[in-house]
Amino acid sequence: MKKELAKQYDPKNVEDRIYKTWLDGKYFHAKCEEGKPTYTIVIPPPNITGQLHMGHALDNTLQDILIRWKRMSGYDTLWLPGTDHASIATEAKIVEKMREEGITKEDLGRDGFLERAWEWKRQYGGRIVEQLKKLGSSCDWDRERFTLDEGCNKAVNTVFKRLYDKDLIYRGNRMVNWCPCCNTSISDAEVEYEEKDGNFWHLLYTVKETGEKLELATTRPETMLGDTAVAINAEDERYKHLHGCHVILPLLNKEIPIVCDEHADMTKGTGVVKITPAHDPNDFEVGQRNNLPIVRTFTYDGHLTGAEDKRIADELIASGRASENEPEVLDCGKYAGMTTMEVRKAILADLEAGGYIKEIEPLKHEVGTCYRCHNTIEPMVSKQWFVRMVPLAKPAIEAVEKGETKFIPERFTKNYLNWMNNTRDWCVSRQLWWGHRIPAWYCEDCGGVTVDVNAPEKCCKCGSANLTQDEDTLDTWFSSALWPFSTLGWPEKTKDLEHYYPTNTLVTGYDIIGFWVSRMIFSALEYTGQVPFDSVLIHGLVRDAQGRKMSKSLGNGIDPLEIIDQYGADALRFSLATGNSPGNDMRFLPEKIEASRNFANKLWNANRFILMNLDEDEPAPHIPENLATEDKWILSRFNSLVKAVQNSLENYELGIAVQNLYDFIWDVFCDWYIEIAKIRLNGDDEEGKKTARAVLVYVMSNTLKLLHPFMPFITEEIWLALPHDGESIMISEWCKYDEALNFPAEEAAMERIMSAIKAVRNRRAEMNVPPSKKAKLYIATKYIDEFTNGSVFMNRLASASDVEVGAEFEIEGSVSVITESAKIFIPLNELVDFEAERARLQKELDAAKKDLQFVENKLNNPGFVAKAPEKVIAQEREKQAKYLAKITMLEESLEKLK
RNA sequence: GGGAGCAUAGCUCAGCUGGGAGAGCAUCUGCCUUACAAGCAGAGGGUCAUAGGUUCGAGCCCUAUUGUUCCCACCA
Repeated sequence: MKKELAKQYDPKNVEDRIYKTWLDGKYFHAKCEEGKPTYTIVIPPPNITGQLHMGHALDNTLQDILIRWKRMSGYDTLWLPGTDHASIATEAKIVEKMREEGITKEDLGRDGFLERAWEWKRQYGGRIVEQLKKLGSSCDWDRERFTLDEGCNKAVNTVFKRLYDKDLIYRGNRMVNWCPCCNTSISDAEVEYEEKDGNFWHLLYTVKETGEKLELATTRPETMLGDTAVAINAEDERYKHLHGCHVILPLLNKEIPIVCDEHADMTKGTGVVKITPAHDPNDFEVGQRNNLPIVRTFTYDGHLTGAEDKRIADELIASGRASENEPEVLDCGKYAGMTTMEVRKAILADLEAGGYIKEIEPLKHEVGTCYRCHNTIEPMVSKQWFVRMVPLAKPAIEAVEKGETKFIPERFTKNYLNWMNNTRDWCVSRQLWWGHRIPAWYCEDCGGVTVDVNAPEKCCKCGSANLTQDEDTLDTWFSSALWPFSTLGWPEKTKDLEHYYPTNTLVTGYDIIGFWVSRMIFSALEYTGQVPFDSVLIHGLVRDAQGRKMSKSLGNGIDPLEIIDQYGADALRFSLATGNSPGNDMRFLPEKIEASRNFANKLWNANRFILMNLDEDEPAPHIPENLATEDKWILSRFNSLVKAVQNSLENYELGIAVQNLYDFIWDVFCDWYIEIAKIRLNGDDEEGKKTARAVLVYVMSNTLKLLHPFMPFITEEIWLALPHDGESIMISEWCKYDEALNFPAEEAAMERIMSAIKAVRNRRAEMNVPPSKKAKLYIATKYIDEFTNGSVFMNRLASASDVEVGAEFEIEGSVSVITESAKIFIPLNELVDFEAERARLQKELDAAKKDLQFVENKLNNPGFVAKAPEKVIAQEREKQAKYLAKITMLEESLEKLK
């Protein structure tokens, strides 16, 4: 079985080939097996517009680690993949492309546009899926879903109808965030506040009744044409005489009332605030309370309204079809058609000319912008569909408070509850075409609304067949909110739904707890009566080397695919998993990926070494008879590793698990066990060789299993190259802690010898003795058998030419090193500076005495002995004995040097 | 304005329920020792932000302070 393998691991020769064998073997496919515990993860569906970025890479690496671990642990696992239609993002992309061709949405019409959009999806929607495969993701691709597919659409319509029937969804004129650039409403959650420079314009309005000038301040003078009142606080002494009076709105010379409202804060500014119900969320509330007219002055694409806009609105109102709160529209005359920014300038100039501006005070303030295009959003009264949040949020809050769904780390629970407790009604309609069209139909005859899962034949009010479907689509998150159950077949009672729902772990970033996690939880509770998952593993953001967010505009993104191409998917995954703790951001550093690549290479070479030494007919991994001390030691260490990794994984401490693996493989197995095993492998004892080979294969093969979830490709490649049972490591059995592999005595014995070896190496290095210069070692110890037994290790690992072990030695003029269990003489007389040697020993003695002092301080402290746990006290006593032994030996050595 | 995180070696970060501080990279020294120079053997380097407190014992728990990052919030 001697194999010729390259000295360096090349992932390019391995990854794609291995991934194909997994697909061919159908190992990712969840089989709905009876009698097995299930473990389910639904993927956070990436946008079809997206390319794989580091955030995806991290998110999916974590999911794949969990899924692979559970799969090997005997669970019936399902990792359900899919993509999100991302309405605004996708539509914007397609419109952009059309603009290059000189086509508008209107040119194509709704159907034509959708045809294009689906074509685009067919062409590009699969890109990100292929990229996820590159990462090694073991998703059940047979179950891949899309948020806009037929099944999801059925779920969406069903939910919409149920909410409508329960009066949890309603349509009305409310204040929404309007993006004039994307030309659609967006939800509160989609508004991002950015600090911008602005001004406080202090304006003077004339009071009609008294002729006095009333001062008020505004940051948005361009909305003044829509003012329908100014508000003061009823308690405000300064203005009590103005109750019931009016002011003349400048420029329009229109009389508007002074109203008393709690919104006017006496402590702020002059205590007078202008009210624009159509274009400010607070003012809208004030308007509602005071029965003020709502006057819209902006068009939906961000221009000032004109005569035509007014005519259309007036007609609607005259027809009697207008619903509650239908805004009036103002013909803005000379300002009509200007953009909001243009009109600000024009109005300010006119106000200035009229002497209405008292003062301009610069200020920085938070301005709402669109999360997509970052243009300033305009608050606008508009007729939209809203989901009533309060009744839905309540059970979702309780479920999390009861611990039915746990956040990891726990602190994000607060983040979630904060969100849920403060949520306002959710605006779910979007003025877009790419998305789930709202399943509401309006009767042209009676104006009635019919909501149904499928297109109704007649109006539910008057029976007329003259129906038109709502033009709008639903917020993308409306369908994403159903993802954990819509993908399993809901509302049908499918086998998958019964078997895999509720799911177990959701893995996502803290940035979408409000957008997505909270909405899934309340949706799931409302429609399935169960929480959608029991745990939410929250991870942070992957930042660049300087700690900045990776973004397209900064151009500082690192492409995971390039990293995979250069270093391999395993190295990327390992880098992302290592040192990453739940909820915390991480930086992506080039050094780290190199370290990961080096680790893969280390593993490769360890395996290369083992393969070189194996027999043609080497048996499958097993624990042989006649174990040597070092075998028991490594098995015992491996056994502890199993326990540690298991424990870490169960607590979602993936970064700790992978660190444990790294340390064991590199520092324990490679640096010590392999080196020690070489002694028998190169020796003449056939039995010993066989045992060493078997232990090497056993430990390597099983360690690979533990590492497999983190580095799936290389572990598979190596595992298959070693003697093995079964067709793939990914469906092999996970390692279990085994009490029979616990060898504390052998571990202790090996630690004593290793510590002696380290001490000798250290001493030789200090004296600059090259490894080629061997020297005899005399070891004085009470562990004579152990050290006699281990003398071969000293030969090989401590450059010993010969080793003599005894209870006592008298070696004149030699270097000595002292550990807690042995005193070792190295007769390198010609190299020794005895003065320096004495100084060194003295220094060591001082250090040992200090150590002893520290321990004895504790042991002499009555409080410590009385209150500390026995285990801790025993540890301290053990240390005390060790230090005492070391001090005795050091003192003896010093004595002899004198 | 409310809430949360972070502050540990030169750099990037781990440190699980409190028991004498770790890794990778960087630096320095010596090694091509037949698995690996993407390697081996060693070394140096930390008042764990500051000040109090709880405890026999604090990087870890509590309080305050400073710096920093993020989330949420309608401040006209």
